[in-house]
Amino acid sequence: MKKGDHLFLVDGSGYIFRAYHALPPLTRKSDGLPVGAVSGFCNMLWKLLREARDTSVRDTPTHFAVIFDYSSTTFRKEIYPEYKANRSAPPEDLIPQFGLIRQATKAFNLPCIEKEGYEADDLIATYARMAEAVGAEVTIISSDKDLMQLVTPLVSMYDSMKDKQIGIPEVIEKWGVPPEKMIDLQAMTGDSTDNVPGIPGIGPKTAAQLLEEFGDLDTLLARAGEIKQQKRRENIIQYAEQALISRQLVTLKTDTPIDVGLEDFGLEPQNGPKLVAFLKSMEFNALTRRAAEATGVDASEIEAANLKIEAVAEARGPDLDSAGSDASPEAATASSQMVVSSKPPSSNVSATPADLVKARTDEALSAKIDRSAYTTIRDVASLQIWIDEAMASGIVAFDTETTSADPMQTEIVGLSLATRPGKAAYIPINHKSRDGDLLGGGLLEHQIPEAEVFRLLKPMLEDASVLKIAHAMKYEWLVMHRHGIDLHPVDDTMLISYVLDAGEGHHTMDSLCDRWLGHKPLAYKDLVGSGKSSLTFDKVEIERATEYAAEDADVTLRLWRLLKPRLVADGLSSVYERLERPLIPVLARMEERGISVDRQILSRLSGDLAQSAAAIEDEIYKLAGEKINIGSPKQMGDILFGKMGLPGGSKTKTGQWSTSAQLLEDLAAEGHELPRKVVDWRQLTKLKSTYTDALPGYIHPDTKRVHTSYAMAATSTGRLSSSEPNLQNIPVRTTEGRKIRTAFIAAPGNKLISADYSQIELRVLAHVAEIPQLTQAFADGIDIHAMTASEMFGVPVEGMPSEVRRRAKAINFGIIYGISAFGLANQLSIPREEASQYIRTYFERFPGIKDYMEATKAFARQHGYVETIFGRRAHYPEIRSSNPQLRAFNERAAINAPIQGSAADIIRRAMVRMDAALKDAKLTARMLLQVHDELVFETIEDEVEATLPVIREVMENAAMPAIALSVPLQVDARAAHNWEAAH
DNA sequence: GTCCGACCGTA
DNA sequence: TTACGGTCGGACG
Repeated sequence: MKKGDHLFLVDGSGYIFRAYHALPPLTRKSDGLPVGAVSGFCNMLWKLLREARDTSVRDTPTHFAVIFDYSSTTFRKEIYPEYKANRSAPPEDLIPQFGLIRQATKAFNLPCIEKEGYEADDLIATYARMAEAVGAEVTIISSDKDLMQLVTPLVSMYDSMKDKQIGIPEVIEKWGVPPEKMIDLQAMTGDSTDNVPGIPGIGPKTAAQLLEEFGDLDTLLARAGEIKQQKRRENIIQYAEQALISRQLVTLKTDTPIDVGLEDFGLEPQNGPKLVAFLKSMEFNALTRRAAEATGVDASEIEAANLKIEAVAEARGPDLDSAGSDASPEAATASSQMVVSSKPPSSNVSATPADLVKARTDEALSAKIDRSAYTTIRDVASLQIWIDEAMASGIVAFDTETTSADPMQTEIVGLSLATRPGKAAYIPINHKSRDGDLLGGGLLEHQIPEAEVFRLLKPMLEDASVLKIAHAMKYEWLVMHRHGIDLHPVDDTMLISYVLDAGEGHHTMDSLCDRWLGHKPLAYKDLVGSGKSSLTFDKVEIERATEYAAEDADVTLRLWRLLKPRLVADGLSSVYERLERPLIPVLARMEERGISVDRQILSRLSGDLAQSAAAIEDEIYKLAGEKINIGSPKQMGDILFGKMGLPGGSKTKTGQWSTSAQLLEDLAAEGHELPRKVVDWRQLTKLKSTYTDALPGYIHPDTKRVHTSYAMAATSTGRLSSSEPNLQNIPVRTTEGRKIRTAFIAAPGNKLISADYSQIELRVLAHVAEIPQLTQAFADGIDIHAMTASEMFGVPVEGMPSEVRRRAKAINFGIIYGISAFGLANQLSIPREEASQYIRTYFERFPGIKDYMEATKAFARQHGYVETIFGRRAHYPEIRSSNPQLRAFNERAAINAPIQGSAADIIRRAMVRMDAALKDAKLTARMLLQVHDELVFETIEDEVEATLPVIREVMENAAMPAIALSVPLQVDARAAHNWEAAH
């Protein structure tokens, strides 16, 4: 090697862990072997080497090596036995990848370097200094701060994941000190992930400031007495020795004995067949193709390499010898080789996702939760230690404690973090004393100021390499967004559970904790009480709050470790990653925007309704002959069917007379006056109490808009639900009801756009059941209910009586709902035999429907769940019940779920894509509401015409490219000043 | 104060 | 005949 050469040193071990956490989990298709980190690693090497051939890129390597940790026992353990003693075993689905990445390195024809007793960092330091000594340039492919001490004018670092060069200025910018002072800085701050002690209370900021003032650690220790802050001075004096040990630990060895010299790192040409064989064995299809093209080999002629998984110890995380496993140092460091396709013999090394899930399930149940082990963070330095640990580990579970369940109204009281199972802390921020004056208690002491907490947390919360985990992340996201934080990337244990187990009970943290961890966490109610005497969380004692809040973060992290691998094992990763996780920020922003509701219109309507209802009330009292509570079905039933002796139809299951609208309508049709009045009265009072009177109470005091809350994990089918207020059941069917919608208005200068799918569920049915007449009718754009009627009854579409079409329409809906003769008879008010005959006729005309329904039932019976076209599952654990009614109910639901659920998935896909599509088109339209098959937007008037086609385009193509539907999707979109007119 | 059933608004 | 959430009355404590 000589001056002008350029050596690339890849921190292979560092890369593995970072890639594992930062990249989406990926498994080999054929057998589920986890290969996410291998994939990231190969792509990175490919990119680095491709640029090496590209002469237009300046910084190209002439020499190249990939460096790995060898084992966990290094010379540092002799200096300080506790070094890295806090490391837990690596994730099980990472273990097989250690060996694979080494094989990948060899497949790329690159030197693969490791040395017993030394860490990769020491080898990198040694090689970097050697190359520098002969005047060559060095690029270290890593973002590890431990390597930053090596940076010089000739040595720089490159963060391949963020595509960021790290030179001297970047080090100074990030740490406040030049590279040569990094060792002293690390010696002072310590490193919680490696268990390097440092000096308590000294974080990077303080350390940089002290180094600025005193020059170096030795001088600082010598002149520590000059430090003004008492606590800091005491700590530095008391822990001086510890700082010196820490310095030894963090100082990289530049004289590591080496077996391979720089001259052997010269970049060799690719061995095309060898590389392609490896990539093929990993089933990295895109990269295989690229590699074959670039090296000029025919991939189809090359057989996939016959891979073996070597058990390899990695000092970075896997402390295999202390993990209590049977992986002895010998087994770990030598090459106890296992063929991938066979089960690993009596080993806890998980080769398949199922093994991993099994291991994690056992782990979750056996590990006990100890609330007394949690920490309360009351000062900036301690907080920084936790943040550093989160940054280093790349994973953190968190939970906010707030004053309200409504993220739009709430104040943050505190925040908890968990970095490892059992390791969690609570940061009290706004706890108040309970016995305050009338204004409420004052802020308690020893809490870090809110602004400071957010300032410190923000970089971590927004760091692309740190995964933030919460239970019900949308709430956290929204609270954080309102504090100016763009939380990402995220995982949500509630949504993971929902994807895995929709239909198997609720997905609250308490129920999951009980189910999976066999543990009952502290109940919120026990802290704050209930009812009138309940407190807001800011009045909870900090000690109690710590136990509760930290436990939530701890439990969230434990649940994540258990549930996340199940996504891979069950083949549900894409449902989670495409339909659930990306919807979190989309829905959060919709909730945050809210919609404008006109108070005056509602108030006027309320008055009108009150008047009309009062008039009807008087007439009802007259007809009934006494004053009763009309709103009481019990009292109304007694009057109608007891006192007045009308023919009562059915009784409810509690033995009361049924007074359903349907039944009263039937009585009215027979000429009875009172039932008609009751039906009218009910409609008016329903509109008044549920809508005109309740909605104004939801207008936000600051935004003056109404902010609903969408539940992402509430339904068994994949639909959303809306509450507080429910904006998915605003009246539309009756003239009176529709007036409510006129109160939903666009902001001044804006319009509302309503875009809804036409007959989406019937279209989905036509697709999944493959019904030629239906697909043809949708392709031709003809009236689907009329076509159905025509097929069934032999009546031509032209001049069809409306009653005939109405019946066909009811049957079509009935099919989607898992039709029964009883239900159809009820709906159409016809005898059950007649309904039965309709259904028989329908199935004769559309035999594919019958086949589809039978096949769906059989699938559900066999598997206990059904699937949408995108693979979302809905579970029906009671479908094999011996109770015929219960079983039949589950069968109908199972028939409905793939149809309703596929439609729900389609609109979810549209929503996930919508913001980017509008942005690309440079439009300002914003999504406000979702009503199952409808999206409501708000946009400035001038952009309406340009916006409509963009919305339609996204919605109509939402199934693509995952699914090419056999029917077109049709979207009707209109703009107006209010929702009624736009719909 | 809390729970449940009846009823009814939406897709 | 599918999927939801809100309001009310009434019974329970």
